[in-house]
Amino acid sequence: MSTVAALPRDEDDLVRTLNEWFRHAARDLPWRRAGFGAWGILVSEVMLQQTPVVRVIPRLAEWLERWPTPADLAATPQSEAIRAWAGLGYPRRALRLHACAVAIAERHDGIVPRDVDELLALPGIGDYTARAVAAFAYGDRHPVVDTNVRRVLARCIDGQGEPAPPNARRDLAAMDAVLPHGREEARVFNAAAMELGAVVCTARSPRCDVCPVADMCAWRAAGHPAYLGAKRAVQKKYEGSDRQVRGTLLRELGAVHRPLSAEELEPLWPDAAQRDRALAGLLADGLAVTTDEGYTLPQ
DNA sequence: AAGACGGGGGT
DNA sequence: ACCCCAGTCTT
Repeated sequence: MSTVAALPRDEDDLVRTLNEWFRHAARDLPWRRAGFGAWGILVSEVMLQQTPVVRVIPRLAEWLERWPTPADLAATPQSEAIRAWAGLGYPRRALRLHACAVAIAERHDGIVPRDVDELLALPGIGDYTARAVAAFAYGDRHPVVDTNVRRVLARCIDGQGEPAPPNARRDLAAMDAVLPHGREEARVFNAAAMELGAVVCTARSPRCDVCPVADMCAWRAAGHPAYLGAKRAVQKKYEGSDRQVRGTLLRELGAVHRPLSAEELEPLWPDAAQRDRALAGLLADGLAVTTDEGYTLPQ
């Protein structure tokens, strides 16, 4: 025996510590409960695309009670999915989730696919969601990288206060490099890294005082240096934006349960040019359709 | 690579 | 006011 026993690598230490922390500190979220089901996981992940956890929880329960399987949603008019999405934001997701249900019902015998490439081929399922479903619903080992994970890796591993702009190939490789090889450990670590970013290693004011991996954090070790990279573009104001107009029109189209004429749309937004632009956008997205009676939600 | 796409809550 | 949120798709 010529070699000394290898000391635990930093990654192993990180995994062990974070997973142990997760096992007792994790929030009790619905989609983490045993037997939640792949369809429920998929719906939750789509809802969680840019909508905060606390707002998703009650709406997810409504959806799954109403549409317990992909076939149930697939058999429903698109208009009902759009109405049931109200308030969650980015309503195109409702349309894509409906299309996703149709695709699963027709092409996958009503079973949520397990293969990442098959998941990626579904409407509204991108790099994050495909791997989240494969990892959390089926327990397979895939790097799951969301905004929380990117921030945790940037700080803990790279010593940067903020992640670089998203790059799927690079981000997935970075997570894969620290992901343990065992399926169960990998599944837990994906969730644990996300959880750390969501409740401890937060974007605005990280709670390093309660962080379980503070003593192995490269950013902390470096003295919390300020982020030197390019700032993210400031997002446009929502008040008065085209987005607000779209939301206003769509909400009304869903509320009245009948087609609305162009004249009936006028009082909803005084600026005609902006109103027309928003309406055209809704039509282009398939969130609204034109009939002989006027504008309405798609069937 | 950059921009569009909701809407609410925290700071 | 500004930032952020378990992103995806299009150009």
